[in-house]
Amino acid sequence: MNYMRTSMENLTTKLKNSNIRLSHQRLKVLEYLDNNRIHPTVDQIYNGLHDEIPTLSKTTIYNTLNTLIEAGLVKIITIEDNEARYDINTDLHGHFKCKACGNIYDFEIDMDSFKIKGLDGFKVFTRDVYYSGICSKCVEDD
Amino acid sequence: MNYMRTSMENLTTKLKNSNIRLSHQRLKVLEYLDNNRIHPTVDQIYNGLHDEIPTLSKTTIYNTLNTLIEAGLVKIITIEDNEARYDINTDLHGHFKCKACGNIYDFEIDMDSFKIKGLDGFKVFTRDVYYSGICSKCVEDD
DNA sequence: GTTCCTGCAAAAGCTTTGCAGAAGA
DNA sequence: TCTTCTGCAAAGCTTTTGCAGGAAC
Repeated sequence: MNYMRTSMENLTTKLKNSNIRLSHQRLKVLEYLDNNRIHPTVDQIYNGLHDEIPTLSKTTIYNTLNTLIEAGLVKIITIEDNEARYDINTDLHGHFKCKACGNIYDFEIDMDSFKIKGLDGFKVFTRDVYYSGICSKCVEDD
Repeated sequence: MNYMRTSMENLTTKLKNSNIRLSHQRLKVLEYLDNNRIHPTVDQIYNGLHDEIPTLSKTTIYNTLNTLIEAGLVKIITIEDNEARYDINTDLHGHFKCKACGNIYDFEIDMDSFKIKGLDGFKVFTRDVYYSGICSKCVEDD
C-alpha cells in the first residue's frame, strides 16, 4: 500500500488543527508513526525514540496515543495478543498478521460493498477486517 | 442468528472426538459456552459457574479454553479492550460490539465474496470482521 | 499566570506459570 | 498405575492512575 511521508510542518499543523497542544514528545511520537508504517506497539515506539529522547516515558507514549486516537489522527489495532498496535493510516483498509514473523500488513478491501444481515437498527461507527496466516516472505523462507 | 443447543451427551462426544480427556470442569465450561451465546469473558464464565462449582478456579477456565481453542471447538475474540472473549460458534460470521452496553452480537457476512488486493502469495488461515457502534436496543433507550 | 503535559512510582487488570495433590483412563 | 488435570499462589505483562515538577500558551 502506498503512502506519503508527511513533513514536520504538516505534522505540526495536524496537531494544531486538532487543538492538541504542541510538545516535543507528541511531535516525535507522531513522526515515528509516520516514518514507521509497521503498526508499532508501544514498546517499539519507546525503543525507537529512546536514543533520541532518553527521558521519554511509556506513560507519555500512552497518553499521547490516546490523545491522537481521540482526535482521530491515529487508529488502534487490537489483533490477537494482548498488545495494542497503532496505525497512522486512518483510511479504511484490512490488516493481515503473519503468525511467523509477527508483522502486520495492510491490504485493500472495499468494506462499503459488504452485504451483511442482522444489524438492522444498529449504528455502526467502526469497521475492522483482520486476517492472519503466513505472509509471502515467510512462505518463501520455508 | 440461530443456533441449536447441544445435548450433554453431544458435548461429551465433542470432547472425546477431539481426544480431550473428560472432566467435570471441562464439560461445564463447554456447556456454559453452549447455553450462553454471549461471547463471554473468563470472568463471566467464572461467575456463571461459581454457584454450581464453588471450587472452580480461573486457571482451570483459562486452561480449558486454551485446550478447546487448540482443538478448534472454540474461537477467541479479541475485539477492543484487553479482555478476551470466547465463542462456541465457529462458523464464519461477523461480530458487532456495542459501545454502550458492551454486548457482542453476531451478524451474517459472506467473507468468501470479499474482493481484496495486496495479499498475493499470502496464506490466509483466519478471517475476522469486527464492527462497533450502538446496538438497536441502546439506540432506542436514548 | 494559568492551564495542561511529562514522567516517576505505584496500582490495576488480564493471563500464564510452577507445583503438589487429585482425578481420569 | 500412569498420565493428565485442578487450583492455589506467585509472577509476568500491558495499561492506567496519582501526583509533583515543568513546559506550553
